[in-house]
Amino acid sequence: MKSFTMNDTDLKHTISRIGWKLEQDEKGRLFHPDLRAMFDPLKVELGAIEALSAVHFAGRSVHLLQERWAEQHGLSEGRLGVLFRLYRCGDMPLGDLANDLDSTPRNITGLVDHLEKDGLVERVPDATDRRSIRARLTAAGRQRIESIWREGLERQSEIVEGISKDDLAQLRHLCLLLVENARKELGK
Amino acid sequence: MKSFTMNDTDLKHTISRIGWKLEQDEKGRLFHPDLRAMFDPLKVELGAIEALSAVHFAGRSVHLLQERWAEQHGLSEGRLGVLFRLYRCGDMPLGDLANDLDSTPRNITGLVDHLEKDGLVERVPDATDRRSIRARLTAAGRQRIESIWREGLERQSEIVEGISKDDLAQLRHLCLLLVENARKELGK
DNA sequence: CGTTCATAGTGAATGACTTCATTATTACCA
DNA sequence: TGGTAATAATGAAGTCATTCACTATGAACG
Repeated sequence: MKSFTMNDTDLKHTISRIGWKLEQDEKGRLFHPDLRAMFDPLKVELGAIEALSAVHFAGRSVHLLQERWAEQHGLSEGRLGVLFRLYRCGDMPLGDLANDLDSTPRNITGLVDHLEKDGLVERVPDATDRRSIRARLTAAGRQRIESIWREGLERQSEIVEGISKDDLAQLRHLCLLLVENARKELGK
Repeated sequence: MKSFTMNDTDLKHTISRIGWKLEQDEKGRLFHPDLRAMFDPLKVELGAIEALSAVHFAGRSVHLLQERWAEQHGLSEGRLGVLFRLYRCGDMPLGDLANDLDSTPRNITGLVDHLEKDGLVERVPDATDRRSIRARLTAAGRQRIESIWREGLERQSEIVEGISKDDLAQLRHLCLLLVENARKELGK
């Protein structure tokens, strides 16, 4: 598990390893000591790095949890998203799904393929645009999503346990700021 | 682009569509009107949903940006992570990399495979444990990472433009709280 | 010692997602 | 009206990462 070969400066083996312990700074805020130690000697502004790293891991954690939970109900995170969207918004063209779910059309095609194979969604032609194909919940699909979505939301509440309502709003705000900035960067 | 078929209640077509506009609430905090509209009629606590959704998209955006930038230098986000880790911490066993980067051993094997094929990393036997294989930067690998990491950090500063130092720390803290909660949930 | 169990790395199979190219339909416009 | 451009969906191919099974080595303990 450990590597103490310290092939380089004495700094390095103080960095390497340790599981994933978090600590609190002087204001009681969590931070990642290893990350800080790794960047400290570089004499760079740590604020952005630490925040983005935390966002990265938080996103990954939430994703993993969602994926794992969806899997227990024979779905994936993406397919669950499609199912819920159709449940809430009614049937719609695949392209709209791509847009709403911030995904690519090709990806939606794959998700709908899978859902269709499982009998949860069906493709129906669009009356007004013969290029479009609308995805529609089947009875089975509706039944599936209705039977699980509440539990899904409960699951989400557990993840944010111990975070005040106001902090959640602030977290939301800051994350959306990042999204906006990133979108500018990505040119879109 | 739009779907106005309103096959169901009058609610639904007010929900469906729109690109990805964000608005500000009464306190100037960004939120996602579509998401709110979609969940509002369900009479559920929105705080967790909105925050986690924002975290999800923020993580995705940061990931995409990082991936795109790495690609410009012949790398992927994962390979870049390995390269930088080796640069900062010196050569180490693949298992340690997996641990530090919060990835799976199998994934690290793949990343190192790729990096080795590109001549940026080499595998060397571990003197003290013949099961282990250490990954080590080659001269080319060191040169590659040294030539780009500063630009990578600049890139990160741009993404957090307009967010105060204190807010970044708060963002970090809240995200790490989520990570901790998720880890509990994931049992690890 | 030798039996047993844990650990390190990897092969095989799988799934989600991307990009690029292609087909069919619609919109534009001169 | 006829021709060009944009749009909707999908096929093909590739990347990244995950799980499960397997091999080889090391550690623990009788």
